[in-house]
Amino acid sequence: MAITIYDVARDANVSMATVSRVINGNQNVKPSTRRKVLESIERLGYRPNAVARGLASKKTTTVGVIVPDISTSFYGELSRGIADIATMYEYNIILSNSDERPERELELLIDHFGKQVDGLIFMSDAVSEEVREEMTRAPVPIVMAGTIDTQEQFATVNIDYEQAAYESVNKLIENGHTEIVFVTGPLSHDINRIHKLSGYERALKEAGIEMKDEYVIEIEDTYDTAYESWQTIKQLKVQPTAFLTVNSSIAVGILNGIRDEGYSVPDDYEIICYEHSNLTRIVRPQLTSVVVPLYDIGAVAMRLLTKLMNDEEIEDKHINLPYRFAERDSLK
Amino acid sequence: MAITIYDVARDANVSMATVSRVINGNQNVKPSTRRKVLESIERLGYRPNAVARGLASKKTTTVGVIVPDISTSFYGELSRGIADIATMYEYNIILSNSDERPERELELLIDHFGKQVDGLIFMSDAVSEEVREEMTRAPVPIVMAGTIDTQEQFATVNIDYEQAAYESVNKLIENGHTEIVFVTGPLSHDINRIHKLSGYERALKEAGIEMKDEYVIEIEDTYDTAYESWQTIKQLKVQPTAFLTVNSSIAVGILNGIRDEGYSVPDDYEIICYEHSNLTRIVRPQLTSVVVPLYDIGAVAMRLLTKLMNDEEIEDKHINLPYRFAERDSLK
DNA sequence: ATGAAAGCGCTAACAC
DNA sequence: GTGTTAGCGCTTTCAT
Repeated sequence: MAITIYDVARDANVSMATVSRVINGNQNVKPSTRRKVLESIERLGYRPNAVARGLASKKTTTVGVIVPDISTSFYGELSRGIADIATMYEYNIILSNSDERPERELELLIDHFGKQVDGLIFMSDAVSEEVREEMTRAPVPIVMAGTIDTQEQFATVNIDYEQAAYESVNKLIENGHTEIVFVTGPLSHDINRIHKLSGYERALKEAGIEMKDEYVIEIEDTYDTAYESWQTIKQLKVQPTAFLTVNSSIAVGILNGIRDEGYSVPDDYEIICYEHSNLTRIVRPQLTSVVVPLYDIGAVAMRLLTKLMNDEEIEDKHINLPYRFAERDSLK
Repeated sequence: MAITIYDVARDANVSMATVSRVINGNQNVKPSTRRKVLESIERLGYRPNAVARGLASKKTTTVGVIVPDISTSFYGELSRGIADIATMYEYNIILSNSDERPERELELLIDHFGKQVDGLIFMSDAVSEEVREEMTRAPVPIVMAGTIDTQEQFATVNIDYEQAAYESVNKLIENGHTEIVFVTGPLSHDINRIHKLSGYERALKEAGIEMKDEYVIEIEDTYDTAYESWQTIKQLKVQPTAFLTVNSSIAVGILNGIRDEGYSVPDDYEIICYEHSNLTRIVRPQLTSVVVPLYDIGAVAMRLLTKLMNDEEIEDKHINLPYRFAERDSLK
């Protein structure tokens, strides 16, 4: 059996309340007593039991993190930002992968609440009604990171994806393009449909360029699918001359498709994409992109959560972080 | 205040012991009683408090995971394997990043033990003495995943990195090379020094090729450092003709260095590397590599941990998984 | 098959 | 400044 606070109390000849005070840095302890207690703790090798503490205090200093897939660079980077700020505020993280499955997300929410997390960071490409409902009943604050809340009901941290798409397409238009393809992951993902696609459309409309349905290429969100999609794209009756893609993996898939058949980027085709990893700098030519500050989004989300957990005043629950363009070689 | 087991007991007109039995699937409950209890649980929306349960039962169904950096593809993939098996056995995961700093690792171990994890998966590139000591005193089982335990003291899951290096270099030798450079991350990392470097040396020795100190290039473990390192390498007095690198990021750094100056792979230089991500398939030419089954290493490590936590018999604490070569275009 | 009661190890009034 | 005591919400003997 492990050493308990009671053992320490007996050893130091004080009550467990005093030991508790020492452990928790309560100032109402005579220095000499404190020293005595600390000594006993040291000698006995006492380690507070966080579970007992959690039960008694109703705070676990643990936050839940629900993420589609931790092994992707997008969510890996986001999670690292979350974790670092969590550490800074002395929270532990319970991390679970949802694989973007609503039933699984629901299970996980319930599971995490059962574990008595003090707060939760939620990430998902599409928030289902059941999930939203469960989150509405949440006993603790929730922040969404890199995740769209169409109802603007929960606290969120993102960038203005719509504006970024708009500006990206404008760069293409300025370079003389009118045949611009938008290559996207599933349009069931709010971020793709509501934000990125909208920005693409707005730019075209404003420039008086006709929107072609066949220029919106919806594929699975992987490098390989993007690579294959080039085979479809090159058979379009009106050949495109430029691309906007929703992430770097897709961009590289298209890029490789183009280059493996002897065409050139940016001479034959220009490409711009959202950047979620250093892949954009690793390929040749390097890709011009919208740098999405994933780490920061995670960090700010976690910071926001700490405020919520402490009932601090929040200016705005919906935070949009700045983004920047990295001008590289896939645009002339 | 949330609904407790006591509220359910009262509502269903049974004792809390019976409710507890129902929750825990204990068979000693009359079906009609069970139904009654289940109904109350449903109606009241009761959710068991895992913290209270943990305190009473001394099991938290939570395992700790200490990882250098979750945002890398190496540890991201490993962690995903761990997480999936954890889910399968109904464990939650407390995930913490150590940044490979021994003091931080030590803190985290203590922290996780304080949270009463039922077991722990530890990942690190170099296990310090203090960390080893703390782990020796651990109150719960520990498994190391993708991590070298020089003392073979703890349970580990890996591949035979030494043999993989040996075979890789042999491929290079078979292709006629004698000037083979080994580009590695910090040699303070046991995996690099004790395993990969040794395999490299063994192959050269066996082939009667002289080992040159300047052919062991030790750099930081990043793409950018590798890219820069090419500038050093090309000034070697005896130019190498082939490379073995300890991971794909480094390989791609070298590859880009070579190609950006107009040389060709595999015509001028051949490259082989350990593969930790799909980067090897994304670059051109695609890289021949040793495919390290990261996901499986994580999964097997977690499975092993479940056995250890259940006091099941283990055949062998030190598991080496098979690996394979992906023959691609960076070798002739 | 069910209930009563004693903890699990700690925090947090409250009293002195 | 320190001690006493009553929980926190469960599990787990031990009775019945």
